[in-house]
Amino acid sequence: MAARAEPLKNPLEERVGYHLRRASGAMMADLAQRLASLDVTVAEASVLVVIGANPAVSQTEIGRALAIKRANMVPLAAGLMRKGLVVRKAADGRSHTLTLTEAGRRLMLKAEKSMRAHEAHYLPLLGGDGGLRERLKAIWTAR
Amino acid sequence: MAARAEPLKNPLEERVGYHLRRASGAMMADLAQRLASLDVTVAEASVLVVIGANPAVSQTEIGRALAIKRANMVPLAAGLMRKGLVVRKAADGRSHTLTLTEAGRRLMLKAEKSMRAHEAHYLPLLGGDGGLRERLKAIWTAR
DNA sequence: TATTGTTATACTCTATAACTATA
DNA sequence: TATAGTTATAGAGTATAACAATA
Repeated sequence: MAARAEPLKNPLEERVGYHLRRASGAMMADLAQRLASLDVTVAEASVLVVIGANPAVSQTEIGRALAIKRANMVPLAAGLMRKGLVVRKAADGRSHTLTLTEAGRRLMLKAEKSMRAHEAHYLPLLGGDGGLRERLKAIWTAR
Repeated sequence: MAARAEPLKNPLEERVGYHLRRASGAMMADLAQRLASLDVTVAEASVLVVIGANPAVSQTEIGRALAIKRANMVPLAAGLMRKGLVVRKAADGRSHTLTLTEAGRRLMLKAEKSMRAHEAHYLPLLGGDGGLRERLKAIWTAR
């Protein structure tokens, strides 16, 4: 079948929420790629940053701050410990505190650097007055 | 263990991309809930809207417009046909065209109505000049 | 050779329910 | 009773590789 002569009409492009989602997806993919060179996911780097700013924080508190369910924090925290980036100590009988190791602190600082570079790349596309929809679209259509 | 006296520090709140992601997630959850009463997912409703605006469009073309991989369009299109919302006709030996049934058109119109109501709810939070980070945060902190 | 649709598969993220041990 | 951590599980969404039929 011949290719359609005209580009498809996409009524969703009228919706700001659609562009918000596409822009968020494009930015997440870019950030994930930057962090992959540090061998951490976006979720892992986010947790490292929160622990770094709040030493001896509990898993549940991290989850509350980042909207990650307690159940989903378990393999995340386990992975960070397995990688030697985080140590866990008993706070009382039922709760544990997480703190960065020296390797974890170094990696967290590198991750923050990646995040700053990532943001510096996208901030100009988000800035300025008005035209939010167009600016969000520019993010997910940029190659 | 006693609750932390002060709220956690979250350095990610300095990042616009973080708020973009949280805002996108909050809006997607809201839209999904609105569409659930029509028994369609956000992806299904999106496909219905694109088919409605482009009768006799192929799966591959829809996928290109919505950034959905061909392989992932298969169960999506199958589900819409199973629900009687879409019919498929052979265009040539290898490509098929999708068109809304009458039920599909009715549901698509209801979905668009839900999307407009959804957007009307969030647009005021996104509007105005400057303070984008704060506006995005307002979206994901609103209950 | 390239494209369409398909199957199979896998990984991530997210979600709930239920259990334990502790407060 | 409520909370912290855990286990198991399930559903989305997304990704790749490979194949058959067809252009």
